Amino acid sequence: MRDYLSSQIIAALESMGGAPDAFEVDFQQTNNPDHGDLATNAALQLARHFKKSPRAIADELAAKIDLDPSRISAVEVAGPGFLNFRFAAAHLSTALRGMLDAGPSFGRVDPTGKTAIVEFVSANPTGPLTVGHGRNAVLGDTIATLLESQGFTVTREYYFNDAGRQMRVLGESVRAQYQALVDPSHGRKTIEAAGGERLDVPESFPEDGYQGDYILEIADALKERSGDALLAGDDVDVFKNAAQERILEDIAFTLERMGIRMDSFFNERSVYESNAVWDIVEELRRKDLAYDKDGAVWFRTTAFGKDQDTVLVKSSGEPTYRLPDIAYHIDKLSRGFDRIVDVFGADHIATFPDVLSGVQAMGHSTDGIQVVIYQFVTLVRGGEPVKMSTRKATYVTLDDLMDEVGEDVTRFFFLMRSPNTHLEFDLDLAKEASEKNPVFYLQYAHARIASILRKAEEVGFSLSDDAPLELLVHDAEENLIKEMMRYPAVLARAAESFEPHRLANYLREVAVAFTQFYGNCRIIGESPELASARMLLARAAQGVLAGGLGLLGISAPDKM
RNA sequence: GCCCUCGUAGCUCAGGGGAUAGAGCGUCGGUUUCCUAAACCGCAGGCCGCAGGUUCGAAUCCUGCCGAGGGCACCA
Repeated sequence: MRDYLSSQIIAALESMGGAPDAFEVDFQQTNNPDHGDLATNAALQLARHFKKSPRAIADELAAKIDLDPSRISAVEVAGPGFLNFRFAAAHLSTALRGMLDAGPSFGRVDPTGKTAIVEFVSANPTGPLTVGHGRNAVLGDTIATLLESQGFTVTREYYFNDAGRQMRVLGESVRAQYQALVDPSHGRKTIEAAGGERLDVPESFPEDGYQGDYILEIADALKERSGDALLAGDDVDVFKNAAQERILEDIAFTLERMGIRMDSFFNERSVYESNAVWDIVEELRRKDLAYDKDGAVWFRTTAFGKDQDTVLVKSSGEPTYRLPDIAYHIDKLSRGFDRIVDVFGADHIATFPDVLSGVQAMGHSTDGIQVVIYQFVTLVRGGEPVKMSTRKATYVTLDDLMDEVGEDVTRFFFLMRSPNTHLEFDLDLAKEASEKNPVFYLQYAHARIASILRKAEEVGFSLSDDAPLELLVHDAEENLIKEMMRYPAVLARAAESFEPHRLANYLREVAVAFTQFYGNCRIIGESPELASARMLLARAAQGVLAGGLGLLGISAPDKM
């Protein structure tokens, strides 16, 4: 429709002497029904060019423009010089027919052959996923789904590191618990935990060890499997590997529960095994972008606008996270994706530019790499924020959260806010909300439609594809159709800006429009023609709700 | 001190440079002989943090300030 109007306006402008070369007609959705369905500010923008008042230009345009009355029923000049267009009834029924014909693919783009990789979660396997990881996981998964809706083939990838200091401490934590389990003579000590609390732990437990119960469970499993045979060696790896394996399994299980399945797990180790990291250091040295100082290798980030250089390789010989990260991104580039999306928490905000600089320094364009940063989640219970830390025993796991409020609510709450605002997750509200919660509101609207269609068929009305859609002229019917007509654009915008909340908010508006239709227009009791037309309208709304909820990973029940 | 995000109704938040700034929750009042009341309708509630600037037009873009959160390690 916009393309059509745009071409007609350009044609009218030609007869008025022509618009500037770069001129494009800009349309906006109106938010007041008095302003029609679509408005353009073209006359306002062209006032200077034509040296006339915006209203005069608008009047002239309105007079000269040639419009198909089956698509546009009226053009009005309003306000300072807006042109308001009103959709013809026939245009609405044509659009509704199109939605019904498209079925579940309405709003979606056919496969384009383009590919994307979305990297998300990427939590190191040191413990169960927490609420913070949850926002990452749901956001990343939904961004991937949205890209799929726009015709991309998407790879969901989890990047993890099992080599660093964290993992060593994890292994030592497990070993200490294991030693205490198999050897009763092993001593105890107390260490200070979060909030000054004192904790009783085995004597060999590391100062900054992991204190969760899962460490004990892993140690216990090792005892079951190997008895005290592991006491002899002094290798932590056996403990570390057991912990990692178990924790990754648990993580995959938690993700699965949220409807998330990763396509691949990329182990940081592989960029060491391929020697890629050391090649990068050499290359950067050659380009004078890396140098030695204080026994460490430094990356000249000042050449990329930073106020300090940063360390690539510690004096211990161990690289910092930056080096493998650079190698990993170069690896992703080499795999030929059209788009590369990284989903990071706000704590990475200062660090990913270094990684991108590194990729550029190696001679690659980073234009295809897009980084989505989301702000932190605060869990609120009883009006008080809940403190969280993976290492201390104070975190709330994602599984706990789902146990408490359910999978659908968990997903929706993570998705209903813009990624770049802090998310306050009110547990009391999410739970007690079985009445007021937007998730239930949407699901309820869907269930209600299913119920109406069931009931209508029971009493003898039938869904007929050739129902006379032109009978749908009630305001509530037209509003619902117009609302649904926006769906493809909303979806495209949500996908391109990586902002699933746009879809979540939009679905609510569809549900509101449907509910108004429901309140004003009945099916049972009307003439068979009108009833079947309304059934088709309801069916279309059901399709948009089910499709949208599906993209968000939320169920659309037929009964509640 | 520097960097990033945010500041909109009592609370949580939407708002792609446009016309009279919206929703949910909360408050108050109303609606069920009628396809799902987990619903609907209505009232009240706003210097869009402050001050400048750009523009025909700014909650939206720019600058500065104030406030909140996060980040500024040879941790990741």
